[in-house]
Amino acid sequence: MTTALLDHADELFAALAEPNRRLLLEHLGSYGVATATTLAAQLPVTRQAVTQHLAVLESVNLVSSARAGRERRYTVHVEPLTAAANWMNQVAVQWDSRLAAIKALAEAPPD
Amino acid sequence: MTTALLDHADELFAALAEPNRRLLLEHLGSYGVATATTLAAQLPVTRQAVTQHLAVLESVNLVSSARAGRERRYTVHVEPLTAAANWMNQVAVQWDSRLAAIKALAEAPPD
DNA sequence: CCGATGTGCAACTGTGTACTTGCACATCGT
DNA sequence: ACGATGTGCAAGTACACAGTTGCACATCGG
Repeated sequence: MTTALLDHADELFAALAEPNRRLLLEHLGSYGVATATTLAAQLPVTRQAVTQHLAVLESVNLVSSARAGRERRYTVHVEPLTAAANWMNQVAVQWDSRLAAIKALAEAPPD
Repeated sequence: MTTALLDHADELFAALAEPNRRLLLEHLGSYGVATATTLAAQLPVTRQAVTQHLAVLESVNLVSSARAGRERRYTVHVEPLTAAANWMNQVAVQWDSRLAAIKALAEAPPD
């Protein structure tokens, strides 16, 4: 039930696990809008690699894209990120209370 | 600078990307303490697979372990999770404000 | 119209990893 | 002491993925 908030947890975390992808997100966040070619200039990899990374990010809704003439413009989205953050906090709180309960039991005064 | 809060972001997100590992974390969270063999009984994989997963989780400080006689007991930790959640929220806020600024510029009344 | 720029598709390579099996070693209870 | 239980190490397999190269196609500017 704890994963209910996050339907694509696997893919989302996997997407965020890639350093270059996080870099792309940061660059995209500061540019607002950018193309694969532009972003590729900032990274030590090929444009194709960037395109594939952007496809992954788009598949988990971290970015969206639209063609504008001969170029494709990418934009960043914050919702999946805040959703994941909320899930983490929720799970953390659950663990905390559970562990606190266990600890309380362990430290209960021996009647 | 945005990744300053999270020094092992790659490994942490990669650790969380594995469904079985998240399952392990949840079970561990509800048990409080458990052994690899016990946890393996709840998952459709071998004890060895569970052990390897636990090693990954331990390497990013999501769990810790200690030997007790002939068995090894694992416990869950919340700190890395809350740290990651904080990082996400921070990045999300940055993007939000940046995008708001860009949008404001775009919608500025044409003097 | 033509070169330049940007994109998309496809195949190939290398590396990482999830999971398995097999076995040796340590520890518990009787 | 001895069987049972739990752990640790090692090698092997199958698959996913990051990154590359090569080329064809579309679109812009002069």
